[in-house]
Parts: sequence; C-alpha cells; structure tokens
Amino acid sequence: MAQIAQVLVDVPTMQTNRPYSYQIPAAWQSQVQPGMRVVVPFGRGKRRVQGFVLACDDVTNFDGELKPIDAVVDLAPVLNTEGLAMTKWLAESTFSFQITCAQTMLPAVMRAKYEKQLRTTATTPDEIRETLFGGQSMVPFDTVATTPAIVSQLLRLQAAGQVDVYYQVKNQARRKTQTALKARLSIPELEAEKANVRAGAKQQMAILQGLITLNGETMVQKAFCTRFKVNESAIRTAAQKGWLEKIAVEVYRDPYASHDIKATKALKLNDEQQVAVDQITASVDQAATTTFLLEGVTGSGKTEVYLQSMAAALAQGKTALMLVPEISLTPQMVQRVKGRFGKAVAVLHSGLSSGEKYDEWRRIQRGEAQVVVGARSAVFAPLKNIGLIVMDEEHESTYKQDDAPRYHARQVALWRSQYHHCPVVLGSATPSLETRARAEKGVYQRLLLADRVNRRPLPKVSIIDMKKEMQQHAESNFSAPLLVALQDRLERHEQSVLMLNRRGYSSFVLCRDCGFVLKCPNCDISLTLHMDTHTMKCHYCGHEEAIPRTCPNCHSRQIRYYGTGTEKVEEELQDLLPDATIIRMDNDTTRKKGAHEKLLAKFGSGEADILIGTQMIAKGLDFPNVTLVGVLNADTALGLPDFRASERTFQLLTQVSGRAGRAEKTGHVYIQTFNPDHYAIRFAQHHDYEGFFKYEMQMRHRGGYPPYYFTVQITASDLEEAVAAKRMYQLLQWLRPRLAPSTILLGPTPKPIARVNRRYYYQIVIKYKQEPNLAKTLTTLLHETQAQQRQGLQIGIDVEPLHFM
DNA sequence: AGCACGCCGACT
DNA sequence: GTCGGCGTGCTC
Repeated sequence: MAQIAQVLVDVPTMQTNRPYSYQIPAAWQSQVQPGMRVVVPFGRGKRRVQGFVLACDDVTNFDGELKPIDAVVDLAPVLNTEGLAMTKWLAESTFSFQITCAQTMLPAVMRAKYEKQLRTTATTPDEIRETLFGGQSMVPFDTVATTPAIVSQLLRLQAAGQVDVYYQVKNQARRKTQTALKARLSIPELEAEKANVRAGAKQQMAILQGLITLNGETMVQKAFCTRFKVNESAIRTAAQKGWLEKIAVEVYRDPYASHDIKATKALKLNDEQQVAVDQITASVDQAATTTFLLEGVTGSGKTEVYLQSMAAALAQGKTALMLVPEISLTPQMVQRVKGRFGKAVAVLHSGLSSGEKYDEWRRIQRGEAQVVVGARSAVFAPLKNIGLIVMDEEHESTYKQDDAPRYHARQVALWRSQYHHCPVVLGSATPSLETRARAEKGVYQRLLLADRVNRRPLPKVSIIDMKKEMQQHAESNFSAPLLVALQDRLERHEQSVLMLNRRGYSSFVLCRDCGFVLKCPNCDISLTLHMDTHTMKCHYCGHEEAIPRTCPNCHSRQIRYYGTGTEKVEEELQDLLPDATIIRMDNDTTRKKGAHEKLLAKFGSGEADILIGTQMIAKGLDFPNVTLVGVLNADTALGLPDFRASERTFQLLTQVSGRAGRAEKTGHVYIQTFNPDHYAIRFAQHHDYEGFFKYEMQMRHRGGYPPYYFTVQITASDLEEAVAAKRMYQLLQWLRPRLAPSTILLGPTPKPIARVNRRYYYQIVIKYKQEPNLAKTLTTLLHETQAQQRQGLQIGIDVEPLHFM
C-alpha cells in the first residue's frame, strides 16, 4: 500500500516544474491513484493548491518531513497512464510546465479556482467580528484587505490567532442533475396501497400503477409524468404518502439535443475513394502506425473516406478521433458524423458551454462515446483503444496553439498513433509543405483523390488586375468585371459569395491634412474602426476609445476612414446594387453564440443574394446555388514578413474557389489583386497544387526555410525596449557556441509588431537541420532566465512556429 | 504564484 | 529603536 504520492503542483514556474512528495493519510491509501487530482498544502504559509498525483510510492528522496495530502478531488483518475505519459512528453517537446500541459488536456472547468478567505477564530474580538467580518464567519481576503494598513492589522491579528487565513480550492465542475422517481415500497405493498386510494383519485392510482410498472427501476420525473399522465402535484402527494422517493440523477448536457439529426448511410465510393478506404482500413486492421496524406480537391469526397475508415475502426471494437479546424466544425459537419455514428459521437469545440464540454469529455472518458469530433484540443480526448485518427484540413494554422503549451495537434496525433498503434489520416486539398514533402520522401503514404465526386469541373478562375482597374475607374472595392458578374447572378437568381481578406488589413482613421493615424496607446498598431459599437478598437490588446471628430494632432476636421472593413464593403455594394439582399459575416456579426449558424442557414435558404465575409466563409460552407465567388483583395497577406505568406495565400484562394459551383451549375471565381503575376495567385488560378508545391519548395530551399530546415523561435519581451533588445543580444552570444556550426541564428530583430500591450518584443529564430543538443540547451536557457522573469523580462520558446510576427 | 525572511530608510 | 519598503529564495 503506497504511502507517498508524487504530486505535480499547480504552480506554473520553472522552479516548481517537478513532482513534490506528500504523505497519503492511511484512510486514503487504498484510494489514491496516479492521475487523480488532490489538494495539498504548499509553501510555508497556509497556502493550498490543487495537484496531480503522478505516482504512488513507498519511498522519497526528499529528506524533510512530508506534509499530508489535504483532500482527494477525484474518485477515479482523470489522466490515465497515456495521459500522464502525454503530459510529460508535451511539456518536454514544447518547453512548457508539466502542470500547464496537464490542465490543457482536461476541460477548463476541471482547473481549480483559488480563493483566499479570512475566517474568525474562537478568540476573534467582537469588535473585529463587526468591523471586518460584518457578522460573517468567513469573508474573501481581498474584499477586506483593501489598504496596507488593514493588511498589517490582519497580520498582527493572525499572529495572535485572532483571525485565520484559509485557502479555498474550488472545483468549478458542476454536474447537472434531474429529479427522478423510485418506489419506496415493494410491488405487493404498492398493490395493497391501491385499496386505500379514494375513489376518483385517478392520478394517485396511475402513480401506483406506474411504480409497479417500473419494477424497482428509477425514472426521470418528467418522463414519468408524461408516460403515466400525472402531474407534479400528484407526485408530491404520493411522495408524502411514502410511496416513492425523489432522487437526483446525473444527466449529461447535450449540446445537440435540440438538433434533429437524420441518420445517413455510407455513400457509394468512386474508384479513388475506394482505394483510399481500402488502404486505410488495412492499416487499421493491422494496427499499423502508418501516416496517410489524403490529398483531394474540394468536393472530391474526403469526408466520406474519413467516415468509412472510421467505421472500420469501430467495427474492430476500437474508437476513432476526428479533428477538424474550429471554423469548419459547422452544424452540417457535425450532423454528418452524428448522422453516421449516432450516439457514439462526442463533439468538442469552442462553441459549447464549459458544462457541455465537461459532459462530453466525461462521456468519452467513461467509454460511452467511441467517436470524437473536435477542434485542436480534442486531440487530447481520453479515448481508449484508438483505431484511427483523422485530421481534416491538416494545413490549417488553428491546429497550432498560440500560447503555452505551444503544441501542434498534428504532433500530438502522431504521438498518440504510436501509443495506440493506429494509423493517422491527414487530409487536405492544399497540404502544408511540410506534410506534402514528407509524403514525397515516403515518410507518409500519399493517397490522391484527383476527381471531384460526380466529375464536376472545377470553377473557372479570372484574375483581375486592380492596378489597371484603379487607373480606369474611380477608387472602388469592386472591379468592373466583378460588378457585371454580380449583376448577372442577381438577374439569374443565383447566389454570390464575396471574401474580404482581413489578414494584415483593417480600416483605420487617417487625417487628410497632416497624415495622422490613430494608434493604440499600448501597442504599435493602428486602431480599427468598428461601426457597430461606434468605437476604435485595438485588435491586439482590446483597447477601445471613441471615434475622433477632429484630428487629435492638428485639429483638422478632414479626418476620414481608410482601408476596407466588411462593413464598408457592404455599404458600398449596397449602393452599387440597391436591389441585392446582402448578409455580412465577420467577427462582429458572429460573436453571439449560434449567430454563425443562423446567418449561414439564412443564406442557405436563399434569403439573401450575396454573402460578404472574412476568411471564415472560405471553409465548410456548401451551397448549391452559389455560382460566383469573388475575392476582393487577394494579396493583403502576401506583403507580410513571413515566409509562409505565399502558402497561406494559395491555400486561402484555393479553398474559397471551392465554394463556387458545387452542384449542377458551373462556378466562376474572380480574384482581385494588385499582384496578378504572383505565383501563388497564378497557381491558384489553375487549381495547380502540384505546381505550387514544386515552385514553393524551390523558394524554401533557396531561403533555407522549412521543410528544409527546422525552426525554433525565441521571444523576449519587456516593458523597456532596451532591456528586451540587450537581453536578446546576450542570448545570441550564449546560444552560438552551444549549437552546431551549421545551425543558423537569425536576429535578434524586433517583431514586426514590436509593441503589444505595452511590451516590446524581440525575437531570435534558430534554423537547423540536426541539433541533438537543442532540447538540453533550451531547457538550460529557461532555467537560467527564470531569475530575470522577476524583473519583468519574459522569455518564450516556440518550436516550429507558424507565425513569424 | 505567493509567502517569509532579510536588509535598508522614514517615522513614533 | 520599530514599521514597512522591496529584493531573494523556497515551496514536499
């Protein structure tokens, strides 16, 4: 029987990033297991924190006196053996704290909330009870300790034992319950009771008969009332008579309870799809850790391949995990999977409430769901015995988490594939260069779906040179050919989709007299105009201020809006086409829960002619009546200082083009650009992924970028620009001799947006081919910089970053 | 992170 | 002389 627990405490620092030994009180020794959460005292004061039991032992190498565990939070481990191993691996490979990783893998509600409380003791003077406690026996520390004088008074009182400090570790997870009924009497007793029922008391009689029918089972009260046609007050009477008892039973919050989901059957596959399914299924059957790249243009039926391959895993008694980008986790997508696998499906995405996420997670953990569909963090879903992992749109950058732990879901999927001995399918119409290159080398097995289902031709793509357009016409967001095409669709009662590329683009306020641009006081970035709230907002720190009427610099009234926001485009288009009904979809109109879904449904039902939106409309929507797609500004992202700019532009254009003409009608795509000859745009025009891949690989080779090199980004930020810069130069000197001569160090450079939230950012990029000492060097770096963390200098490490800005 | 300990300047 | 400012080290 283990007496000592190795506990990972909830204190995310470098110094505490290791297990601490605690004594397990005798009463709990048979109960405590690795993977459970516990509450432990930590530090010299009375601080209590949550922790994860990593291991149970009889020995410890700590030679002080062990403190005992305070409380056990879970009845069963929340992290199983795999989860614990994954925590360790994730922490090491992303240079993050283990505790942060453990928490990332679990639903947010399982993270403890801490409240420092002040409690009265037996010797608390009455006067203090009145003044500080207001008659209460416990008050939150912060509401009382408002001034330094009170704090020191409290310290004195505490030393004298007249008040007590108490750390409350709160579990936020709440289980939803429903009232259920259970008979208290045996069936013969219930039968006997029938004789005592007054004539005409129909409901009482019905209740007795109902309880007999239940035969000792419990039933949810609501269901009981409906089934036996009784009302709640009759139940109350019956309970008073002692016939039945009301008990609370746990119910799952079902995010899709209100959705009417129709069962779908497996579709007939074409030859290419069949080959793909056969290959994947063979790997599933053999429990091979093959990674497939399923490459197929939009409309080539990748989803059907996923679904049938997953069905093969289920047929083996195994489970299946399907990852999709957040944005394409549309109701249509969920319905398709739920329609195929029914109740076996659990869904995890940001649109769910925290309670719903918790409940879906527990269904998975208890083995009640065998199929999981979800966004990035669903890759940690506690499925056992995984038979197949699918990652749709594998090139999407939302699979990479932007803050610690900076993991890529693809890496986690591959790790789990090794653990479970199962294949992984990476699907995309435009695979990331890294993935496609691995398929080229034979590391991944490539499966190609070249044909669109039903042999539908790809849409015609026209490129419009906006430089010429600007010379010929007045300044407008709409070129003449696009406008003509829009007009034409209106007349034919067909629908159009317009995309405004928002990346690196926004509407700002500029003074025409002095050129002043309103900037965020905290960040080096222009404020964006938001007409819905009538404010100027900073997209980085959230700073908000009123729209100026006169120029803050020269007091001129010639202050005007510049740039292109979706609102402004919508306005302009409405002027140009007064008869058109337009729906706008952007961050502002879709912020409310379910708004996204509603707007799409509205457009899908034909209530509008034109849908204007940002990147979010590029994926997942599939409306047969859309025959025109316009990209208003294809190249705003091309100018960004990031070597992936071309790749992103190509992917986005290809993806949005796929929205046109998915049914009987052929589609047409118009791409407006100032760089009509750029290769990313040219290859997108011809739907030529292979051409783009080959060309871009040459560019990457020449520049020494991934996939030819691995990259690590080190960022330092400080309130003082000079401190961040100086520290980075020192860091460069420190790193150079520790790394291989062939390794390239870039920087330090100020980040393209050098100041965010009052902090200045500098970065160093490490490019390497082989660097066996890298992990050790970076870990040392983190340990050595922890002292400076106190002084406000923050160091961050991002392995294989996706954004270099 | 959060706390105690420890060492310096401004007060009773 | 003491109170309280912040810099430093430790938490099983």
